[in-house]
Amino acid sequence: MKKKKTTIKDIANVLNISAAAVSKALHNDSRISEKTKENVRQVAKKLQYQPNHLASALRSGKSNLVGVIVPRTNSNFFSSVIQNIEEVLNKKGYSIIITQSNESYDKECKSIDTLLYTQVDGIIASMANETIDLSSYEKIKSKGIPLILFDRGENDLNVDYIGIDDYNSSHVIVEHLVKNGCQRIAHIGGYKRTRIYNNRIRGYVDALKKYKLPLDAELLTEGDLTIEDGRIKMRQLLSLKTRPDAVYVAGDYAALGALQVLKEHKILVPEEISLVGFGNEPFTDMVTPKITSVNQHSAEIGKQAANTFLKYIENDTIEQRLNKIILTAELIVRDSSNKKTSL
Amino acid sequence: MKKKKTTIKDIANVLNISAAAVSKALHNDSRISEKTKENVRQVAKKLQYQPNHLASALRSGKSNLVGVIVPRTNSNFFSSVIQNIEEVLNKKGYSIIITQSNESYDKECKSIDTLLYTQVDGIIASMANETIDLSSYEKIKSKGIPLILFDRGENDLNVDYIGIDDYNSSHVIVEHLVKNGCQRIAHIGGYKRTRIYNNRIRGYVDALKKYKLPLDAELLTEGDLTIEDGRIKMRQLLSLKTRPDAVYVAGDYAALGALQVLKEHKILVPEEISLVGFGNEPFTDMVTPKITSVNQHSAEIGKQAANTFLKYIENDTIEQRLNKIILTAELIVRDSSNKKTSL
DNA sequence: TACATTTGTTTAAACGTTTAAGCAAATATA
DNA sequence: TATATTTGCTTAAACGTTTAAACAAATGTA
Repeated sequence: MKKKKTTIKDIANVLNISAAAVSKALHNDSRISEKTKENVRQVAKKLQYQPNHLASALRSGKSNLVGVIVPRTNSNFFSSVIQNIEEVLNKKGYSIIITQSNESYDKECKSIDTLLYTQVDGIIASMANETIDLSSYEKIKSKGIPLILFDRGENDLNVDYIGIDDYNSSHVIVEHLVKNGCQRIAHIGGYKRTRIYNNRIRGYVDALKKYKLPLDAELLTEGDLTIEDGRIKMRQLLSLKTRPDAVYVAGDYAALGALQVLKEHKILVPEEISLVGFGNEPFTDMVTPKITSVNQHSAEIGKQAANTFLKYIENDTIEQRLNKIILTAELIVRDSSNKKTSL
Repeated sequence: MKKKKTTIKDIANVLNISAAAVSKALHNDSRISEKTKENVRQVAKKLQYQPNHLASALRSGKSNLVGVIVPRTNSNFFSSVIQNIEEVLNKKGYSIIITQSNESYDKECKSIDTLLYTQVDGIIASMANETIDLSSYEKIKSKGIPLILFDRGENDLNVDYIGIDDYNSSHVIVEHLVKNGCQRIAHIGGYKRTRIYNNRIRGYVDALKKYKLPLDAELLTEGDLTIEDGRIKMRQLLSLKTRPDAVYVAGDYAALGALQVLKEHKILVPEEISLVGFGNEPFTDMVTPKITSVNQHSAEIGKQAANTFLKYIENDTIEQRLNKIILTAELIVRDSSNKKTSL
């Protein structure tokens, strides 16, 4: 037995006024008398009236919903970004719909379809690792709703992007390792096709050149940066005839896997091999030794992304162009790379 | 310049048929000829037609959207539950909307309002720590849409619940500690007002009685189980005149905080003090020593929650009653409590 | 007093679908 | 051949809002 939901008409009937008057009263229209407004509010409360979003969004062409697409939510980075997006948007009357791509291109396409289908007013997204074909994202643009990318972006889409300076971060990391006496620095990288990982790789390569360090092909790997990937790549590095004395891993999870392998092999970190991760996930501060990592300013990224969306809504502009907001990342030096203070 | 979105009418105009025919063709109605269907599909693709969810949901009274409310997404437990809910529901044509309460009662109420406003077909939720007043949840019930609770539930709502046997889990933990020779077992618990934490506390107390162990008020504490809470409570325990020889923490994050303090005090784990957490968060397996914990079967909980929702939809039943699915939790013994194999 | 403006409301159309009911043409059944 | 059934579509109403337009009554202005 379905319970009947209260509509604007029910309120109108009780008060013997038109549905339009009720609608206006609820929206505090200046042409409705204070008395009627008060009556409407009272009856609405008594009947437990809940506006029907479907109807109002359909009529007004605005859903007040913003879609957020992330590769996954169970990383501190993404969940912090989401939390900040939500905080900013809620204040302006928007709610967010979170979807996870699970790093899968197919799932991402489905998420986009679901969001468009739900008639969101905008989409804020970080792309899946797998994603190369951008047609799905082009579809968003072709619908004329604002698209804002963060962290994992793509220049070719010509939309707003908020992220950190990956290229430069690699420089900072390499510089830090060099200052700590490292000479043979390996890089466990992400897939080059993902822009941010490509930038970290380029930064690594160029920084090595700058410090006149050996650029050895066997010291540079690509992968999906899961814990398991980190373990595999670390084992590979350990099996080299000349081992590296430092490993810069492009993601914290993989860095953790690498650390596990190092510990299993009873290799002292940082004395024998220094380790640096990326992302500043909370666990980098929990393990022994604590892992040096890069703070990606998740909160700031979330806020900027939300504000960028709002900018489009407020200005009613729809023309989007490549517009990058690049934040400087911050190296958090911890035990795993700090030879002076460790032990 | 807003781009015009393609509607069913645009397709109808191109083919010189009625909008109704197009709608039926798209739904593969048996009364529409194969030829027309094919035409419709082609034109739809050419015009990049995307159905308008608002309109169809409004008309049909079904949004095919399910709301999921969790305290936070950045824990492995919740994100795994979500992932499994999504997997099951997607197959049946439902999408999910994830909202976080951030453990705040206010935020939870707002989330519920947003979801009801969005006209979701059902809500799957785990309650915030703060939540005592259930009126917000009663509102969901009063709208006649299925409500399914998991992990953090509440009997008084008389709805379906999926969770683990917290009371019994405490027994299993205490038993394990006793077998490892512990005599003075402390419990860093969650707030008693939250049912699951209350059950863990009751289980702890009853298990102590069963094994004729001292039930000392100073060994039992309540808190929000954050890392910081774990640190504070552990320091308190260490300052007692007779320290415990084992600490059972009702959450992994607090267990981690406790471990940090133990290490800072150079106390050997498990030799001097054994430690057990709850939740089997991935980091329990990453830190040194690895923390013994309880696997909460997140995947199974997610699947069961989704299937419970589907049951209501398929049977078109709306009458809900208290119906608990209780899974047996699994103790994962690791170094932090295993005196025999550690070192 | 006559006209203009403001106030408070109603009417009706619209948003993009779905769907019950209707109907003509084609096909089957007797 | 007459009637029943099936096929393939159309018409029109409905879902719950919002909003432009209209309008009567009240108030202001000359």
